[in-house]
Amino acid sequence: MTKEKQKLQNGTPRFQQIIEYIRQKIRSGELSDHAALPTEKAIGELFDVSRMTARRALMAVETEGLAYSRGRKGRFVSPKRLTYDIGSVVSFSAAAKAARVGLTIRLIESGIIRADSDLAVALSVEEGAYLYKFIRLFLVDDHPAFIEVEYLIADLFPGLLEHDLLQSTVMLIDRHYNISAHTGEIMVRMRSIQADEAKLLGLTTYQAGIELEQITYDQDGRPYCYDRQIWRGELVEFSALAVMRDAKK
Amino acid sequence: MTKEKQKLQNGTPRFQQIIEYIRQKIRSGELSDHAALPTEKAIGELFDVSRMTARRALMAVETEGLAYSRGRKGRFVSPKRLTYDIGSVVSFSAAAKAARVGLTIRLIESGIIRADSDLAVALSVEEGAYLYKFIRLFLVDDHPAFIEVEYLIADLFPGLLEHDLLQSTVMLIDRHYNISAHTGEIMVRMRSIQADEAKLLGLTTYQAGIELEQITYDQDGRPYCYDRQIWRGELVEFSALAVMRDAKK
DNA sequence: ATATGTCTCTGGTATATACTAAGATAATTT
DNA sequence: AAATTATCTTAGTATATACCAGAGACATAT
Repeated sequence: MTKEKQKLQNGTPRFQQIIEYIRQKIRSGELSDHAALPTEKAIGELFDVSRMTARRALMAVETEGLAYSRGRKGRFVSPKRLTYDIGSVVSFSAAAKAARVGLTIRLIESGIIRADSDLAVALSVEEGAYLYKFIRLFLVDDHPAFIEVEYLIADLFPGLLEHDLLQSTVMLIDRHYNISAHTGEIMVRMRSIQADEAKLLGLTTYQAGIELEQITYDQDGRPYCYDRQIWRGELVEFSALAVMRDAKK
Repeated sequence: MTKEKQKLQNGTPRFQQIIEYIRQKIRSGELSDHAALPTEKAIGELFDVSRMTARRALMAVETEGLAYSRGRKGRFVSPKRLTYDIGSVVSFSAAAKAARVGLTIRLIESGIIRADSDLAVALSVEEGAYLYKFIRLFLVDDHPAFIEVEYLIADLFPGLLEHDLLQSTVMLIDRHYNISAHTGEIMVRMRSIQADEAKLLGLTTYQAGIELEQITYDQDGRPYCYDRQIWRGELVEFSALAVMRDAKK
């Protein structure tokens, strides 16, 4: 029994047509979140193309963020996007809790380091000043979403490492040190995900992601926290509110 | 005369090592903005790998945004990033002018359409209301940066199409219709670039880019402009200011 | 001087093949 | 029944090959 082969119009490259076929399956909802995509072999047979061509199409869909690979287990449909309001300094953990999203935090690394020149400038401390450094992995519904590297001025938060670090740092500090986030300077950019990051995020290929860089200031306008997040780009969108700043001439 | 072959440590895949080699050349500045990368053939010979493997490495660097392809002319180093302040409604055109960046605007399409349900909601008009629609391509130093699709409520701006559309719309409207941008709702996300967009942006491959969606409101809080930009992700970063919004419990 | 054609270089598409290593599963042994 | 082993499937890596089409250089014919 032979399967119904997919017809191919000529003109557009085959792998493009296959990409569109897969996209369609995902967009239409025929394949729902975390459902398995057809394998390279299956696509090859379905469209009567070589495995390399099938692979190419699947990789493209992966790079787009529509699907993700789990090593040799196969490829799966990426879950829906979260919206992250970068216009308010309420932490993502807090926002996630409010939105009833299943958030898991995994501590990758924690310790004390000394500020290099960049960090010193960002946090308005002297070069060599002591800083807490945390690296944490955030999972949404057990699916890796982003890695956060956070630096806090050590002097301000004695004994910080004794607390439970698997929660919102902003809230932790608010509760135990009476310093609350007042404003934040944020930078958002797309960049390639490095090998070590890809591993933590469960990515097998090296694709682009979204980096979010933030400096948090307290009530008195003093910076106390610098953090950098690298997101799987397909999982998030950022909302903000712009206001008229420059006066009319 | 044979060229000095690049040594390859084993363990890490060859194409990864080649990617790192190319990255290094770009990061170090040995290859400056818009300089030509080694060709597929050259990489193949240099590392003694097949053209397909060389290609793979070059494609990866392209997907990362470090380089871009100009069809069969070769691959070139991507220029440096611009910073776009999304926290203020000053238009990109205006900001670019201030930053002395060589900005070129190309009008792709202009006309009047009727609002579909999404646009009607976004602009608080009735479905079927008349809207101006512009599609424009923005180039920075003659290098394609983003495509903008803009919708404006036709009633508010009679004769808009008669004006020069190769300038900032926000400023044009401010000057001729006495409506000025007061606030804006912005959404930033990473998404894949479609085939038609890729063509305009001079991209031969289908990679991810950054979409910026914005609704602009006037002095009285009424929306008058909806626009959507799709950026080459490697060319831009977005800055914003977050403020404390939620009251402490 | 201006076309015209050719030749080469380039990336773009596509195939066939081969081997590796990690999961999943079925078959076998204990 | 439990543990082990072998087999199958899967993606990951890598090569060699082929043809296509656009762009540029260059020589030739008008």
